[in-house]
Amino acid sequence: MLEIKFVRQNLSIVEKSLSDRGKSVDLETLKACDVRRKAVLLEIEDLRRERNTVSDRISQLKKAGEEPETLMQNMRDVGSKIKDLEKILDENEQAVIAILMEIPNIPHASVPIGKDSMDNPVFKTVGSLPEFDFTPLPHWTIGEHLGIFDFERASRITGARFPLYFGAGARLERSLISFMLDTHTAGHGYTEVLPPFIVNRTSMTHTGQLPKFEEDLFKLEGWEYYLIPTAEVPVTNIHQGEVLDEDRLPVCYTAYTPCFRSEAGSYGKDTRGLIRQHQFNKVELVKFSRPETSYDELETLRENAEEILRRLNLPYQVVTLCTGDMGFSSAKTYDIEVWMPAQGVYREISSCSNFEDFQARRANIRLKRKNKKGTELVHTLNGSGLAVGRTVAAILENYQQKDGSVIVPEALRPYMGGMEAITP
RNA sequence: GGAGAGGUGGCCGAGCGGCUGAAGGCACCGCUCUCGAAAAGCGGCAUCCUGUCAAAAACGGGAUCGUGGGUUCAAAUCCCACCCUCUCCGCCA
Repeated sequence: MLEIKFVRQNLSIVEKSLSDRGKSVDLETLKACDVRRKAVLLEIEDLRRERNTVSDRISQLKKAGEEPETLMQNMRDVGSKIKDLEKILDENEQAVIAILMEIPNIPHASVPIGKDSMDNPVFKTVGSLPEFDFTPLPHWTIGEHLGIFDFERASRITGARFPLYFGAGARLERSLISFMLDTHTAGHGYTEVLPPFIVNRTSMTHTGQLPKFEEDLFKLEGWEYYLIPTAEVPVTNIHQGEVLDEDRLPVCYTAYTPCFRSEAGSYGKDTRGLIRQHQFNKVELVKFSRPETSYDELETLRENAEEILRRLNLPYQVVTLCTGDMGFSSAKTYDIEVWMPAQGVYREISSCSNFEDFQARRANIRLKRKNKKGTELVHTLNGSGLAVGRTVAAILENYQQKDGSVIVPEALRPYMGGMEAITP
């Protein structure tokens, strides 16, 4: 959420941000309600001041043994007037907040302006593409040949877009989770956390999934609880309402969680394979940073995520999301895209964002400077490190052999009990 | 599910209708003392909104003691509902 003061004073910046993102919000209503709110507030404060001073006088008179009935009657009237005005104030305030909640974050100056993913510039390309002397198969075909996953049975258990792994496939998924967590904890200094997979409405609002994107979430019937679409939600909310010491920052967490997404509006997209599932595993990186270093932290966070692909020897590219393609809460986002030989495209496997103080304002996460009065909002960042199902897909496709087997990347072999290849 | 206790500033903790935006302590900042540091002494130290103002400072006003309602001229303090934490009992992986 942006600060109302900022919006008021920088309306043109907000308007530009919205148009760069290709979004629109009713700023006229926002302005009108804000002005009305202010006017009513002044009126209320006047009345409250009167009540406070007169109440003091009543108290003194009573001590002197008097019963100031007229004054008390007057204050009764003032009280009910205040109550009426407070109702109007509240209505306008709610309207302001509701619209404010719909305004996405302001993109950082370095974010390219563009309409959609076609306009995302490539930031870097890493690794060389594998060459095959046969036509590389898509990962779902490879996986079915190997007998390591079974989408048909999964759909009978639940429905479309759910994973079911067997044997070396299940092991591969689990190995990747451990490998990623170990790399980020031992290698990159993150603290491992295992958070709840179900969160309340407040937490979802803090990180920006709500109120705008309710239809993307799975909600528990009869509860104001939601299945998490990413570990970002529970992990960022670890410190909601807290004041962090300056020298504790940056606080860096990594968490494995399953993620649940309704994928509303993506019917017909990626219908086969592991790319788009209602449930998938992900290892997430989350940082709480000082404002002045958050963009450096974004670069290292992105490097930390890339490191997984480098150690697995998977070719990838990094793109900078343009204004039109960026998420609601983000000020700047890099997508890391892994090479998928069968489709001949790079597919998103990680998204690394700096939210600046957008989430911190909603979640009220602050920092206290050593020699300074008061507190200020921290910056929050996160990125996948990485999406596990998509990593499995990438390994299957990039490491596939002519005979249908798949080589296990060397970095993973210790986690796979020394297994060098997955064979049918 | 049943029975209790509790949620107060960066932290601990007192207060339980008006003199309390909140005692005391810790932490933090400034000064004194010291060659310096420690200790000690003195002083300062919540947040947000808002008015005068070009702005800052300063000063004035308002709000905030888990959240939301209510009682009252007046609520951290009384009443109701909800949320959360803790203890005990029951049930259970």
